[in-house]
Amino acid sequence: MSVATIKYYVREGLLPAGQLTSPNQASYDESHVRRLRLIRAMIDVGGLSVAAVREVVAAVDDPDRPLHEMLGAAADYVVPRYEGVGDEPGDALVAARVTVAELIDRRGWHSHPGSPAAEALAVAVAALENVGHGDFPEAVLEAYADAAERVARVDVDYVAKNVAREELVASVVVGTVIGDAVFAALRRLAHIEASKQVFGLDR
Amino acid sequence: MSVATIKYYVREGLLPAGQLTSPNQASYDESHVRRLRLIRAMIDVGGLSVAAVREVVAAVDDPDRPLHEMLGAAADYVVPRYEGVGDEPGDALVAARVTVAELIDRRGWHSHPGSPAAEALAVAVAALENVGHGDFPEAVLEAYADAAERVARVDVDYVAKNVAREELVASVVVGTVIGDAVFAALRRLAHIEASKQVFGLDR
DNA sequence: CGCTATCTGATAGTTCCACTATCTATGATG
DNA sequence: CATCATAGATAGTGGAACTATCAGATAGCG
Repeated sequence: MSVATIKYYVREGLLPAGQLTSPNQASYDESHVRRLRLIRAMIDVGGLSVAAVREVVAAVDDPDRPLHEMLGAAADYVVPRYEGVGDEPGDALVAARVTVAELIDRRGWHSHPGSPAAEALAVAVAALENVGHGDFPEAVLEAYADAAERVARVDVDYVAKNVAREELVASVVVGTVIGDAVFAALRRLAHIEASKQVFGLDR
Repeated sequence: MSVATIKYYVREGLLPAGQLTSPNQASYDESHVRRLRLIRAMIDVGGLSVAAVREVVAAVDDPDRPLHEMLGAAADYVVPRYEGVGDEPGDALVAARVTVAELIDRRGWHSHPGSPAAEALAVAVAALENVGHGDFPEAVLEAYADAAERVARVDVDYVAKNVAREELVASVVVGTVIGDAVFAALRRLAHIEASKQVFGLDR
């Protein structure tokens, strides 16, 4: 990383400035390096924008944020918008919201629909519908939810091992953002395997 | 979507041009609208770049691509690069590749390490290591892999229902790209639930 | 038939983002 | 003490994804 880039991150509020020891000399310590690694992981692996990382580190640095907000902070900024194509102004999205609300209810989850995560799910489901896969939810959503619950449980257990709050918060962020990347890659590997079993070698 | 944007997609090779009926008139049919929905879903929900979408539709349109390459095409272009921070030129990455190779071996998966998916996983694991979560793999990787296998199985079963090759290929792409978004959102919802159970309401 | 609104294809511009380069003042270092 | 490096500030660069403008042509209306 170039010095110029680091200064850019300082300007953007991702990284605290070094301790000034003289007008042209500042000292940086291990915490700066750690933060820098976190930033790079978020940007490179998690695919977050600089603006998103700023929100996340603001949450990490604020000792008053409740944990559930932390859990949100990382993920809420990866989520994109989706508009649909053509004249259906959002019929699919409206329907998808209902599907999601039903799922949340059926699972006994306590997040109220309308939360960023629920909305993100609705957006993705609506996109599937618009693309001709309206049967996706009934076909696989439950299995997905099962797997997600499983993954979430080990995530939270893993995270809970870090007692110090600062550690906890950082691992939550890392787990949320990079965990997505880990799972996506694993899913790909498993796809290859499963398709080999179902379809054989060719086709 | 503006006309200008659609023309831009045509220029970029994401969308076939309309059938020219006169020098200043072209006709577009349902297939163009379908393709357009697919493009928007990839870009907005899947987070793919225009260049990545071009690769994907090239694969979709080529009847000679084997299915396993299709499975790759969509996912391989979502994957980012990761360099690490500072002087460790890639120790973590080297170690992560070994971890991943062992996992693949242990699972009896047939994808050779070095495949894009395996490399993506290694990159993500290396990022975790660099950020101070080197214990993540042993703590949760197996559970992740279990969940990924489960998800992949229902994915492939779902996809296999589409007999026509064109349909099959499109659903593979959709399932890969948008499925990631669906699962990520579900994981977030499940996180909220699990953390409520483990940590209680506050902290 | 004439006129104007609309469409096509081509080209050039715009906006945003993530950096990167340059500049000045100042202090570190051999 | 001469040179080199660094802080901070500001301006510039390059790429990505559009977006606006223009010329040529014609569809459709009166």
